[in-house]
Amino acid sequence: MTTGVTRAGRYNPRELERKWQERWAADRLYETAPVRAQDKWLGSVSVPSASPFCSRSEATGFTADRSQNKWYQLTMLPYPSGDLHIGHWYAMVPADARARFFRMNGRDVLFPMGFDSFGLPAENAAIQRGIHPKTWTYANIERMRGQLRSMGAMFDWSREAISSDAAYYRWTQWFFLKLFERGLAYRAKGPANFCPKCNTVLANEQVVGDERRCDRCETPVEIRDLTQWFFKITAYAEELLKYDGLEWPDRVIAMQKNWIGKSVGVEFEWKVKSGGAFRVFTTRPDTLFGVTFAVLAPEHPLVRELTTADRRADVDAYLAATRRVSEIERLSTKRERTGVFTGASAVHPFTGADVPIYIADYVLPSYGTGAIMAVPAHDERDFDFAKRHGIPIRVVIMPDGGFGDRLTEAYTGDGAMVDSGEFTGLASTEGWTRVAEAIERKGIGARKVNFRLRDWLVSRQRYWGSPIPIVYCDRCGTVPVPEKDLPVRLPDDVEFRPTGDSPLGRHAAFLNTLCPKCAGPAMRETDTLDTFVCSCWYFIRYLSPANDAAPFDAAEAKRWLPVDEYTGGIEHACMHLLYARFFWKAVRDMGLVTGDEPFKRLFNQGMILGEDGEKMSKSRGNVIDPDKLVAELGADAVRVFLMFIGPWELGGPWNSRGIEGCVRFLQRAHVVGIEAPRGSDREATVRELERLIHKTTKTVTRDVSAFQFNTAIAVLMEYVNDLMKLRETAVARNPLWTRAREVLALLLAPLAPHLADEIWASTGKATSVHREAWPTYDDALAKDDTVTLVVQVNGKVRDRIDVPAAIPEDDAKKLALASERVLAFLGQKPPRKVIVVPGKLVNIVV
RNA sequence: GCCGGAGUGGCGGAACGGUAGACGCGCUGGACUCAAAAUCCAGUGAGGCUUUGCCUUGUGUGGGUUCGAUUCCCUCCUCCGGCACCA
Repeated sequence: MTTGVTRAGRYNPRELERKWQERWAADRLYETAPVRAQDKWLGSVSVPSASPFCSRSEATGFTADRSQNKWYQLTMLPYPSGDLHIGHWYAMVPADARARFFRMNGRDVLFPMGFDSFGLPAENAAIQRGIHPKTWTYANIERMRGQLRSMGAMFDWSREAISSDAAYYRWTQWFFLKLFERGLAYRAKGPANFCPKCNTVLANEQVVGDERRCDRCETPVEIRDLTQWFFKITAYAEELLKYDGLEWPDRVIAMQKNWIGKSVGVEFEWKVKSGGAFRVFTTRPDTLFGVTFAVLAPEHPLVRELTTADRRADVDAYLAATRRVSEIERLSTKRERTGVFTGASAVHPFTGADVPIYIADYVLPSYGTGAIMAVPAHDERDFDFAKRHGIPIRVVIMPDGGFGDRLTEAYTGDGAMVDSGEFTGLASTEGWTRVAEAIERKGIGARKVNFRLRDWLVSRQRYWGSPIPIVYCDRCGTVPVPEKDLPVRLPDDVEFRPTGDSPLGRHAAFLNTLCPKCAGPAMRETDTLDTFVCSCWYFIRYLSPANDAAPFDAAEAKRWLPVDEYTGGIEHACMHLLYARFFWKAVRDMGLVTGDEPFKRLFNQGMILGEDGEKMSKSRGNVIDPDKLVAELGADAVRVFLMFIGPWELGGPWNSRGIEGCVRFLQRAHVVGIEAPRGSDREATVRELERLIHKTTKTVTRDVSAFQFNTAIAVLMEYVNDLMKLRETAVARNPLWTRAREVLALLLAPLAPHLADEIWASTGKATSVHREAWPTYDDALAKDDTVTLVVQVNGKVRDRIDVPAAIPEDDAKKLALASERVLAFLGQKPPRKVIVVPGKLVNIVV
């Protein structure tokens, strides 16, 4: 037996990995050539030598025209926080494995990397350390580039894009102007979410949880009335609900649908008896005859006018009380439903009945029309309110079985319409449409779709972001900066301490400018753009990051877009992914890109946790430092362990013991892949080795295709363990042994790329394994010659018999019935039924 | 409340409706060593027995479908995520 000392000595990942990374860089192995140079590049791709195990024609598309076979693999770009976290590794390494796998399977793969480098942390860190955000950011980028390289990933660095470069944000601004031209970027005043700690407004999507906290710093946000810039994402609300042809996880689609919150209903007018009218929105027009009161939000503009003199005191008191209730409290579903009568009544549009009008804070001014028709019998909230205020409850929908004695809670389901005038007797589902039509005929309203989604608030009162290319002129108003004057550069010499006012407003040279229209004195917009605007199009910029004539090269876009596979964290489901889809559709409507969606397939990896099962954080002291691990154990070991730990979508806790198992695996792979076999005459057959090669290839192919890296590695571990044993036999002197090593290198290539190239080279190859085709397999050769036939009696395993794999059903049955152990269980009872699963199992039923 | 997802050994996790627990960690015993580390070999769900072996039981709960269920269907429980006075 080889001793571990010599073995560990021979697998030296530090040296081995450095050697291969240097060679890959020198050979520019992973650069995807620009479209125009494509032909030349294709000529340099080597085609594997013919072998019975991997013939040219079998390699999927490898010899075909690669240009027709593009694959855009994208992983969400990092924010340059300063240190590459193990979480970055967890996100990027399997994405790299996929990119490599597709490349070996004949695809022309683009796998770029860049930095989402605008944003608050740069300012906050800079404030803490007294360094300029720019200096801090670019130093971090430099450092993280090095760390990313240590991963051994096939990133194409020639395509790198950095969102805080003027060469990049110039085009972010350009897109802003295009959106502005089309009315999709606009400025408006209204209640906005303001984070007092970040000193800026936030988009709705960046406010999380019941407590309405800032997504970044978890401070509860305030509502402030402010004038801000918005992108009109709601113009695409309907289209954003379509996911045709997308391979996206159900949960992301569900989350986005939830967020967009479409509801179909009817909006129509109610006349007030004393004069005037208000509109309500309802999703249940079928319950119209059950209306026994109406409710306006306390903020509703009609409240003052409606209130009768005798109710004024109560109403004023309620309005005052409402103002004291916080937003959070008001949105709580558990709160008591309070409200007061205004003294006014509306007229039921169908029955002419008097409908008293209340105000109550369970009606929100921001949704629908800020007023509702209340149907206590068929709405929980209205029911609760009616009970509390002694308002009559009128049942108009009757479920199949009817109710019990008394209505104890609102019935919100479907049923037959009762006491509903001309609609009585209809099924409520049909009545829905009939009532809606009747409302339309009366000319008092129409069917309407409401969305929960709000327009995207994109302006930020912070320094480190892209300036908004807008100028305010006393004479000309809001004027876009002409394209030729882009970029509007972010000045360096700014007092960027956040105060709630835009830091750029304190920079006179930036602020004061001339109106592009009338050349008169004017002022620049001093807010900057939300960084989510920058990340809306980075995957397009990657295609031609140096282009200074256009945001991207049309030929490159035609070739590479859309993204074939996008991987990243689930936290972006209703932010980045929603914004980017909107942005794409808007850019499509500008005629700049084709296709309706930017990302064909989406996969969300889980989160890597600390060893204690908690989220990694410096304060908990459970942070795993990848640099240290790479230095000690090698990048391949870290890569393999991260993929082995469990299903990628699940994430899970780190385990420092577990990685040692992966190191051992790589050491053994090094032994069987590189060291001379021992080849005693111990018994083994060449067929056994052949089967092993094909079976392993088959399983690894299947698993990597299905994102199941953990089982792919498990199978490779078995492969290596089996080879360790075969290495001691005469089979190791057979020519097939070399093929076994080649296949090991090929299957390992996407997972442990450094060791794979080392093994490949040791089999005498002059070129990189990463230019090779993925090995093929023969299903027939992958099959076992003999199988263990399981014999069950009444579904319980009673015997196992080794039989030839191709055993005929009858023979299997006979063998099973002849088994002594089975006979003992059968006793006197004759078999009632015998089920035979060919090559697997016989179940005898008595 | 609504919508997603998940519950399997001491741990991470495997299992086209067909041998539950692959692979790895840990643990136990052994080999090597003066010793240890490393490495290698063997064992390792639980309970039991007449212990070279065998039996029972076991995938959150309770039912169902089936010759056979971790897998399919229904009920409930727990956990995670999203949405929620959205009319």
